[in-house]
Amino acid sequence: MINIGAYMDLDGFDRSILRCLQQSTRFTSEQIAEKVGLSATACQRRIKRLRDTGAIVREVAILSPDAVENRLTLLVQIVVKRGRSDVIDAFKRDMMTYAEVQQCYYVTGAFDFILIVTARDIVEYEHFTRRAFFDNPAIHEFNTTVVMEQVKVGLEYPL
Amino acid sequence: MINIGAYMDLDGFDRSILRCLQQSTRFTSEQIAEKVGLSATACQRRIKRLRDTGAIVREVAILSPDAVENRLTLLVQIVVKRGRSDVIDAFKRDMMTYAEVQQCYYVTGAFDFILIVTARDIVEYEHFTRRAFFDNPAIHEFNTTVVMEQVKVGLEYPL
DNA sequence: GTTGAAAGGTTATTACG
DNA sequence: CGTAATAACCTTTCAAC
Repeated sequence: MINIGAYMDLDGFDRSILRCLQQSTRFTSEQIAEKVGLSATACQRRIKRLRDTGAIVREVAILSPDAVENRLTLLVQIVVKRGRSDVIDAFKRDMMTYAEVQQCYYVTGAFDFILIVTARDIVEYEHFTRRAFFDNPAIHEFNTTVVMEQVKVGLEYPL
Repeated sequence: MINIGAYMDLDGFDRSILRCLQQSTRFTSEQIAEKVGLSATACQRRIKRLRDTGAIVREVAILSPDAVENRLTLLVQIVVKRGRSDVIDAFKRDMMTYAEVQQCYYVTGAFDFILIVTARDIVEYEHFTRRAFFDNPAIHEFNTTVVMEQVKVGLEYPL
């Protein structure tokens, strides 16, 4: 245990279990056991270890955007002001705190950051941009793209 | 139940419960009960209903990119060939099938689709682009951005 | 070190007020 | 909705590999 963040060696059973749990955490250990070809007890032991070592970061519910009346998803490309790394770090910390920001990627290329932002409507997004971008001296320019359809949404890794 | 996709009216308790489950599905109903101010049984009843109505789409494990040795994340902007809507639909179906494609958004603006793609390394990504893009007549052009740091990753909605 | 079966303890589900 | 009984599940133990 307690080897968080480091490289972990997972065998085929571990990978099979993780493949299941990426699909759904509502499988019982017996269901998983049947799929991976191990006893339920062995599966649970392994799942516990995968949690403890940090291979499984967390287990969460994914909600329907409809249900939460959050129908707008936006993609924002950001260019920050050049020169100081502390500006970058501050921006990262800011983005962590905004509930509207689902995802924030620090990227190479023409832009510095790319955000996936969620909002109830354009007005709410407008307010967000005011708080997060216009009032932020670190931001040189930003560019919003409206998502028309979420074709695929997930955080699964191929195993 | 069975009102999937439609607008659902959630009261404050439901929203509190969803807020918990977006953070972690490992809370026991008693823990949730304490947080939201309801009995454990009432919480479970509501959770069952939230699942049945589709407010909770699914419950999944989020893995560490390190653990699965999948250290590359890429952002791909795609322009498709104009004219036929069946080309768009076919492209969407394709993207659903690729395990490398974590997310696919159909967007407005200069590009048509934006993908979040994951790969072991550049070579694996190269192979993916060959299969998914170069051999795909629907694609007019595509543009890859390398993610240097995943500052924030999630699918939570503000409640 | 690992496994699997049966014990016990915890949690979720059902029945009823 | 909440309380209490039932059922399902997870965790621990332990013998064996």
